[in-house]
Amino acid sequence: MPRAPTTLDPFNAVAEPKRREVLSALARLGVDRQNEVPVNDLVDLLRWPQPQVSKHLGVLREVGLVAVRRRGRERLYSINGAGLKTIHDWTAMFDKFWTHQLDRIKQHAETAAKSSTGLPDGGSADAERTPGSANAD
Amino acid sequence: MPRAPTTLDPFNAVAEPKRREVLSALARLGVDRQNEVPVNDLVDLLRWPQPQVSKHLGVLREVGLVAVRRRGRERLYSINGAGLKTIHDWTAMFDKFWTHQLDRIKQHAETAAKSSTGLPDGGSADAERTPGSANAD
DNA sequence: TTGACATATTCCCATTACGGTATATATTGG
DNA sequence: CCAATATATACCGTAATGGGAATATGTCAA
Repeated sequence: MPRAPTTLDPFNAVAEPKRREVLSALARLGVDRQNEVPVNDLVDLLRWPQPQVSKHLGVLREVGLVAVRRRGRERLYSINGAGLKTIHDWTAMFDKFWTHQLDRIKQHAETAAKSSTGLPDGGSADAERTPGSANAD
Repeated sequence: MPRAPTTLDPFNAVAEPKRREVLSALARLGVDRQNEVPVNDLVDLLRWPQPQVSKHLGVLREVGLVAVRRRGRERLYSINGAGLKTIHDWTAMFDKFWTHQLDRIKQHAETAAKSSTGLPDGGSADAERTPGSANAD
């Protein structure tokens, strides 16, 4: 089994940079149009071949990240927040790892009352440098 | 060009379900160990072949989602929140799409469509169902 | 109906990812 | 040095990906 099919969950769908662009474009154009954007407007903004836009929209649709509606001969796409919230929530499980990543050195405090959080807190003691290239778009 | 190399950004790294499991396991085991977990402990918990665990850790390391430190012959891995925060922040850009109901948006659009450009609507603007099965792990 | 318009789908291809197995590298101990 | 432990890396095969081009489907207009 190679890779997990990207059309399976929002994580995979959003892993593709272009697909993130589509979502951003959708959000941007949607402001002036009740959040519903026809494909051609996306094509115009992104300047990609139309089939490519359609295909990415198809993936986003399959995982439920966007919704579609017909209006005449065009399809109006809109962002469906639920799937993105899934990702947002999942990453939130680790928020302790960035809220105080570097301060925890002196944080030896006896805040021992925490016990049912399920997730640890703090950072790594003297970790050595890791490549660490974190980029989003 | 197939997909963007998964070792490029946190989004791709986290797109793989197993890798999400690794991070969760890392978070869980880290509680009792200063957030630093040797590979073998992960292997024991996940019950995967060791090379698989190492490879996934390698990817996570390359994108900066985890940090490593040597202690004797073992390597202690710990979560690096920065990359996860990147994802968290990106999804947050869309929070308005889940904080207030999207059904409301559709309603609004429907109303507006009736008198958009004077085009006779004919009432054929029906929304098409989107699969919307979005789940993560 | 015919044609223009809007969008989706199909086919092909180069590339990449993942899993499995075997092996390499590093570290500690005798 | 040799063996054992801990982990990483290399190699292979399969499956799935995204892009491009061509085409299909659906809808409106005359």
